[in-house]
Amino acid sequence: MQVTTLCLGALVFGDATGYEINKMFEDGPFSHFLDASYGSIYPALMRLTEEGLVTCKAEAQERRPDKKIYSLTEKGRLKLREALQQPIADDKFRSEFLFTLLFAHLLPRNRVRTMMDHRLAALKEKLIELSQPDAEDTPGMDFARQYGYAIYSASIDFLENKRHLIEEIATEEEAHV
Amino acid sequence: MQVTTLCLGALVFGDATGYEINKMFEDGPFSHFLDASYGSIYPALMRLTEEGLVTCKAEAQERRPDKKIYSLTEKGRLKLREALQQPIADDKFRSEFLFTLLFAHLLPRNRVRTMMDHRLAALKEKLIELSQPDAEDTPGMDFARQYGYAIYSASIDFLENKRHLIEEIATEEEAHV
DNA sequence: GTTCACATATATAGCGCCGATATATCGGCA
DNA sequence: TGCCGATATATCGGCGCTATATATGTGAAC
Repeated sequence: MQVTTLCLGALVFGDATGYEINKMFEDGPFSHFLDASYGSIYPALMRLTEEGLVTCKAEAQERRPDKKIYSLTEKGRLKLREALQQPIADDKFRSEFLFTLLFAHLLPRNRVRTMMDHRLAALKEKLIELSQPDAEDTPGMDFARQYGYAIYSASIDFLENKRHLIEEIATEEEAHV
Repeated sequence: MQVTTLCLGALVFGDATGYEINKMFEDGPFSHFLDASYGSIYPALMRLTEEGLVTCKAEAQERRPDKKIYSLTEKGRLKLREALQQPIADDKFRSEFLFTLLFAHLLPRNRVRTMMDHRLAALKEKLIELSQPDAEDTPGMDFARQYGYAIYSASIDFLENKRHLIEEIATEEEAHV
């Protein structure tokens, strides 16, 4: 799914600047299951403007670059709807953590323990984030949040119960790959 | 994490051709949590060869292009070990499925139901794959497989128990975004 | 017995996108 | 005062995915 489609989707929730769209992907409600950054968002908005799928209204600001507020056009709404009817790609789960653990038998036990502690801490932090519903969330966002909560919970449970399996395999002393 | 590092890791499990490495990411034990394809693997192997991190032995084949078998060098082993000591990026979960559901309130109910059925079927298929341990798996691979199993189980449970929440929100009749 | 899809095997072109950086200003904190 | 982080736009370099080209063997379907 291209960033143009993601931007179209973001604008369904209201007019926004490129900066604001970036925030939705970075910290906002999209951040847990979508990716996009400046390097793709700004060019995407330009392409969408050219194609008439969004409009751009520059708002003058004193001593700052103009704030460019983008809005979905009717044509853009149709395009998004069309995109949403396309076959959906499989979810993707990518983990450098698991990659590293593939070599647990070649790593010092302390390294593996530290990795595990860090990972669990990070997961618990995200779990807390996802446990807080927001009154402004749409039903879809709430569903995604709960889905994330379920997955993070399962991850934490698994790692807490099974970490010993991998830690036992790590080498006691010096690492030698 | 760059594809060069992933290739180094793949070669720890034994000498291999670019084609075989690709299979590890496509169907093999890595496929559930790592990404890499021809377009990145072949260039990566060339770079690694130039840097002396792997060696390449061309094996002549009748009426076929030479099979190029790559092996890790001592320098390559050290490089991998170094890479494994670096800070590990957060796991990434990317889902076009959840993105689409953000707009459930704008989609026809049948579309949402079909999506949900497809997704559950796909998840169950993966669950079956992950339920089968392989005698050749290293402990790390087995851990990753069980981790995957736990996550897919949780996903399936969640979707089966909560799908009604999002299906109720979908529009009864025609779609209009 | 022939067709046809699939597996083996390497390689590259096009293009999309991430990460970092540049530019400029304001508010808050120390 | 000095510095950091937030606001806001935009681009560059390089990495990597998708699709394609090339060539042939294998096995299943019909």
